Amino acid sequence: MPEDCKVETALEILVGKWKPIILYQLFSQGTMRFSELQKALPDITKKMLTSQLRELEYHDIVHREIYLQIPPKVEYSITEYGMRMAPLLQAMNEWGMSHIEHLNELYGAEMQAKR
Amino acid sequence: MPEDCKVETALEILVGKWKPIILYQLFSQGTMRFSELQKALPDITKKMLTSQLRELEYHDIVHREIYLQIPPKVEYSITEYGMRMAPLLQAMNEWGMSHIEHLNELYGAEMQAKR
DNA sequence: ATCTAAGGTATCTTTTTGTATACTAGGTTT
DNA sequence: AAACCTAGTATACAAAAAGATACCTTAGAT
Repeated sequence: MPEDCKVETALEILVGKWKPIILYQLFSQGTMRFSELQKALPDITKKMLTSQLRELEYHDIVHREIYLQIPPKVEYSITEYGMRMAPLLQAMNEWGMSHIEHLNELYGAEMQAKR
Repeated sequence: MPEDCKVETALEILVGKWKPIILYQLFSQGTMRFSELQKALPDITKKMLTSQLRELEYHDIVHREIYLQIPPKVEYSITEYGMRMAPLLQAMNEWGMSHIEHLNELYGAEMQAKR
């Protein structure tokens, strides 16, 4: 029965134009400040960065640590629970890489993946 | 390096409001006609069903078989290549189910997953 | 007095997604 | 002759997501 299909739940937390790269950064760098994330993702606006981080925080994937200082300091990191997502992300990453190859075989190497 | 992160490629083919359920149907039912898919997904419009199927077809996940009859008959099925996605979909499904549980523990069982 | 730093909000506009409704084709049924 | 069937397409519209830009806070340095 379709109600048992929870693929969408996984998608829900991953979808959003920037979430995968944000997670990639946090997984590989460990703890990062807001401004460090901004530097790593030059094209993201503060608004987007904030909203994506808040969604990830809601889902207990990302932890937000606020230091009461001036100027402000806020650090983001993957939660312990979030770490459990690593194998899934890796599986998706691997599938993604092989799919790009597959598309190249089908349509030629000059083409980019598109929908 | 972020360019090596291909999670988004996997997302690309799964994103679209109806793709996961369409795939679920085709994986579990095998071959289905356009109208059967419509019956299984009562709230989808023809336009959406068509566009989602075409995207999946482009990615070589779904095969479209046209019978030159009147009234028309078109059958959809998962390609052999598409079958290779099954483990990933299952992994996502399982993660999704456990994540719903986790959210329930955090926020209480009455709440739905949200972003 | 003014400027800077850091981590945001508030507003507004644009782009992307999704929905609603009507229409098509040619043969079959009423 | 009119209506129905299937698998769509065309057009118009609404809603959601993303982007651009301006503004806020507060302590210390200039």
